[in-house]
Amino acid sequence: MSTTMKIASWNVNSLRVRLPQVLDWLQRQQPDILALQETKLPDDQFPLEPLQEAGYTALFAGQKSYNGVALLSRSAASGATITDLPGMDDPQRRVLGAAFGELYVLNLYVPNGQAPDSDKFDYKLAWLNRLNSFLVEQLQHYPRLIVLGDFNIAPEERDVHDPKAWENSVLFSPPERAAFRALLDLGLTDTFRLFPQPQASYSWWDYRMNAFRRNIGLRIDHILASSALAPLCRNATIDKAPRALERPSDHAPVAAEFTL
DNA sequence: ATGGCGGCTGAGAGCCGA
Repeated sequence: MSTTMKIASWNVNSLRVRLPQVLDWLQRQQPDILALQETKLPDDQFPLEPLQEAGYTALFAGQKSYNGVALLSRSAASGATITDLPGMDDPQRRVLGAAFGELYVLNLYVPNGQAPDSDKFDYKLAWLNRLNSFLVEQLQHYPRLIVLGDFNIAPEERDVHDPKAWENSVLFSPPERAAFRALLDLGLTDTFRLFPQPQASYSWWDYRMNAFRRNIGLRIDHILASSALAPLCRNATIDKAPRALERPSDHAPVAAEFTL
C-alpha cells in the first residue's frame, strides 16, 4: 500500500507578518510537511497554537530578528532532530532536521553571502562545505533523504532572468554554483528539473522595481531528493500565487509530491 | 534593475536580505 507525501518549502520573511498567509496556504495546499525559513522569531514567540488549530504540529529553531527555521507537519516527527550542522558552533538558526518514519527531512536556510568579496561570502562557502560533509554521513543513515529550503543559489542559467548580468554576482557566482553541484554529486536530485516546467520559472523576486510583475527573478529555493526518493517523486512545482498577495514574502512556496 | 522594498530594532535611521 502506497501513500503520497507532499513536501513544501517557503521562505516567509517573518512568520509574524506572514502567519495569515501561511495558514491560508496550508488549508489550500494541504502539505504533509512545510519547511519554513526566515521565521525571524525567538522560540518563545512561535505561533504554535494557530498552527495546531490548522492541523499541524511544529518543530522550530528560531532567534530574534534574523534567520529562524521551522518544520510544520501533519504527523509529529519520529526523532533524530538536529538544529546545527555537526561541528559548527553557530548562533545563527539555519538548520532543522528531523526523521518522519523512514524519511529524513533537512530544512536549510543557506547564508546569503552578500557579495563575492565579503566575509559573509566566505562564511557561505564554508557553510556549504560543512553541509556537504554532513550529507555524506546522513545519506548513509537515511537513504530516503530530502534536503530542502532557501539555498540562496540559482544553479543554472535557466534559473536566472538575466544570467549575463548575474554571472559573477552573489547567488549565481561560479563558486556557489560549484558548491551546489557538489551537493547533487552526492546523489541528490533537484526535483523541480525532473519534470517539464514553464520557461522562466523562479522562486524569488526582489521587492523593488516591480520585479514580480516583470518576472525578474531567480530560482533559489529547492527540494533535493536522494537517489532512493527521486524515482518516487510525482511532481514538483512553484506556487507563484502568494507572491501576488498584499504584503507578500519575496519568495514563493515550492513543493514536491512523493509516492512512498 | 541594485537608491528605488520591506523586514527587523527601538523609537532614529540603519542594518540586512537576495
